[in-house]
This record gives sequence, C-alpha cells and structure tokens, in this order.
Amino acid sequence: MRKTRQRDLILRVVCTHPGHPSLQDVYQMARQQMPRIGLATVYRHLEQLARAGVVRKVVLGDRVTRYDTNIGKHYHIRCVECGRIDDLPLSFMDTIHERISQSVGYQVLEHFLEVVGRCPACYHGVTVDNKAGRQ
Amino acid sequence: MRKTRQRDLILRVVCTHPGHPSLQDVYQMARQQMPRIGLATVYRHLEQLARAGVVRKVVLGDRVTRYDTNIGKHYHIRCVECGRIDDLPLSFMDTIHERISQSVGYQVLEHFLEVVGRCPACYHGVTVDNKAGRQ
DNA sequence: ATTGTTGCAAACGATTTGCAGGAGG
DNA sequence: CCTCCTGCAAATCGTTTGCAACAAT
Repeated sequence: MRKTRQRDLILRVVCTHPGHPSLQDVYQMARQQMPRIGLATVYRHLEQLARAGVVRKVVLGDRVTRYDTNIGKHYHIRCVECGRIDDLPLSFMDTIHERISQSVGYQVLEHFLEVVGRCPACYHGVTVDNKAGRQ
Repeated sequence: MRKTRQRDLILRVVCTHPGHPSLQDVYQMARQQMPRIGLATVYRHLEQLARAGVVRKVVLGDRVTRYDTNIGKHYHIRCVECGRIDDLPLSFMDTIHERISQSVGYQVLEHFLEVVGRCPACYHGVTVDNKAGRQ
C-alpha cells in the first residue's frame, strides 16, 4: 500500500474521532480538509484499515456501518432517537462461545450485543435527531 | 384494518414458516399462491403484523429484515456462509437492563445478542450459500 | 515507466413511498 | 359510495464497484 495524502488524512481523521464514526461521518470530516476527496476513497481505506485491524467494523440495528477505533472487545448502546453510539460498561462474555458451540452445532466465530435506548439528552426531551433509525 | 385475500395469505404464510423469513422470503412464498401480489403489499402487512405484536422484526449484521414468528424474547445465531438463522439456546438476560441503565445514563429499551458462526452444513464444506453477508 | 490510487458516476441490494385504479364494507 | 388496500413503479439510503485519469515510487 502506497503512502498518499488521502490515506494519511483518513487515518488521521478516523483516529482523531472520539466516537464511532460512520463512513459518511469520516467522509464529511475528510472533506473539510480535502474537498474533492471521493466517498469511494474513504470507503476503501476504511475497509483496508479494518482488514489490517486498526479499526473495527461495526454494524448495528440501524444498518449503518461504523468504524470503531476502540479495538478491544466490547459492546454498544445506541440511542433510538438521535443515533448516538456509546460503549457499554459491560464485561465481554468470552465464555459464550464455548457454551454455545456445545448446544448448537455451529462453529462460533464472534458475537455482538447491542442495547437500544434513549440517551440522556433525548430522554429529557432535548432530542437533536442527527439520524434516526429504529427496527 | 380490512380483511382481504392478501392479508389472509400473508398471515398464513408467515405463521406457517418455521424459520426466520425475510421480506423476500415471504414475498416469494406468497407469490406461489397469488402470483400478482406486490412486494409492497407484503411489506406493509408484515410491518403491520410487527406493530400488532404478531411477529417480531429482527435486523442482524447482514442488514436483512426478518420477521420472527417466535415472539418470546430470545437471541439468534447466523451462519456467515449461507445466511441461515437459528434461535440460540441461551437464557435471555433480563437483568441486563437494570444493570446498564445504572452505569450509562440511557433509558434502556431493549437489547439484542447475535452470534455469528458457521452452521453444521457449511462447517463441513457442504456450503449451499443461499445468501452470503458478513461484516 | 509501471502500477497502485483517486474521483466520478453508476450499480447494487434491500427497504420504503407515491399514486391511480380496484375491491371491501 | 366511500375508503382503504393493492400493484406497479419509482424513490431512497447507504454501500460497493468499474473505469479512465492520475500520482507515487
């Protein structure tokens, strides 16, 4: 992989981002520094970063792909009103894999836990509604 | 809501189905009995059934909407190769809601657990590959 | 010079909506 | 006869891919 201005920018943007940026989020942020950058370029670099293990690709119930800069195994909570994502302070259940592969015949690869709710802001009626999405 | 031939058919089809049919699945099955039925009709009735609590709408990591006829709270396992879905023999964690709403400020509404793996058939190289989909 | 990378635009996959005509009550 | 429901087609939404021009080595 070559070193390019785009690559550097995307890496910088995604690593700087505190939260769980979606492809569109990263794209918008990148455009502020490089207005003519293409969505596909951002997409391909994020995929590559995910394959390389630098970020973790996350798909939740709202069907949006997000790239998590927190590599460690953990779960997420999503606000049904505004789309905000937070990490869950819940210990990762490593034992689940063995427990399951016994009972179902599956070879277990991974598992995801998603909690859905209303974030503090939305719960108190201050809904901002960046992006809704429910199931 | 009126009683129509389409409505009856869709209810019958979805309730008959043993598994976790997607919109497309129900559509295809319905078409066998009523070839000119529209996808939108199936979609709208399934949404309505979900709202009425007759079926449960489920979105997993492959982004496909499925309608689960098993109303009880439970989790799912998905085969990364062929897209097969099964219920998980894992007790539903009711305590999770209280535990979480304490630590994060969210009002917790619901939670989903998805295990991803390879089903017996695909694990043993007999992959049928109905529909792939990974994250 | 070679070859991987970029930007644009178009393809995709699945869901969701608009609307004129049709059927239920 | 009045509405709600239906089928068709088109819109949407986000992701993914094809490709000719471009830039890194």
